[in-house]
Amino acid sequence: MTLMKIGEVAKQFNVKADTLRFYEKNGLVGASGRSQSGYRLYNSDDIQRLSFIMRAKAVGFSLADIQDLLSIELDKSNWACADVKNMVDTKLSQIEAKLAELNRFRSSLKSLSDACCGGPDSAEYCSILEALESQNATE
Amino acid sequence: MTLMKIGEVAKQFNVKADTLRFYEKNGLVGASGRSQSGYRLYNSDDIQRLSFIMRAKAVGFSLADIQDLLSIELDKSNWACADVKNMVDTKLSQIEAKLAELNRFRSSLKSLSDACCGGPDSAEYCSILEALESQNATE
DNA sequence: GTTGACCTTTGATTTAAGTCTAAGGTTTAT
DNA sequence: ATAAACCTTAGACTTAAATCAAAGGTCAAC
Repeated sequence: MTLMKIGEVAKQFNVKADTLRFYEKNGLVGASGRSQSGYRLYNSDDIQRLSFIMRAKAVGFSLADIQDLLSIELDKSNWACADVKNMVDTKLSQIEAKLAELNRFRSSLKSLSDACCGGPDSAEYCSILEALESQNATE
Repeated sequence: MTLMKIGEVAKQFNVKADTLRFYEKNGLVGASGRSQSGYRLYNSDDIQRLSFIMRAKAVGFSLADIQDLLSIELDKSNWACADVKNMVDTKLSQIEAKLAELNRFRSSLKSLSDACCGGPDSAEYCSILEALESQNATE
């Protein structure tokens, strides 16, 4: 089991050590151990948990949402399976909606990029709003 | 051309009138007209612009990002097509990344939901992190 | 054995994105 | 012609999510 100090973890996830302490204070993830001198020591479970948090955050969940999801883990015996399924399905449908919107947006930008010559001419014909307009028309 | 007052627009987009004034103050979108008594009047171009903003926001862009995108529109002639294409492609790749992450996340949650009985058993096997662990293994 | 890069805590500050309050003018319905 | 439901501005407040600052302890290197 490799133990990491806060600075190493911070570097690995590209965040500030402050942010990790903030997450700990807010019950998202902490170091499960300390050195004799009081330094936080993160083990691989902690890292996995943090990794989940970063992924969820990247996908647009708030820290509160993430806490909900993680509470399933911390609190297994207090959750009936049906509750878990329900909550996960709720988050899942949020994701599906987001996915759909993201795809729509992607194709808008894509058509804009395609319409855009990419040359040195002025961007007279590179209108974002026009690109969206044509998209709305086929909706 | 139908002109709308701020309250109608707010209702249509499910935001507060305050939010629209805030967007105006920050140069994202304003009403292009005013009534004699000084009420904001939004025309269909304004609405289209606002619609773009809401979609971009839903997809996770910050207001600053959105301003970048819209600045192309306001300032067309000062942009070279190549610049526009560059910036749009940058945003596009951000979206692609998000899309990929979202898909990964979706399938994690989906496998969790599927594994989850939905019955009265305790959530012993409904741990997000366990589900992700098994997913990571096959990654 | 001291310098510099770490780590600790507590508490204040920042930033983004709203949201609300106060003090008033306008429009609509009765 | 007046109450209710709008609208205006300027400016204060809130919330989430960090980020920073101060004052100090620890550790590796030279």
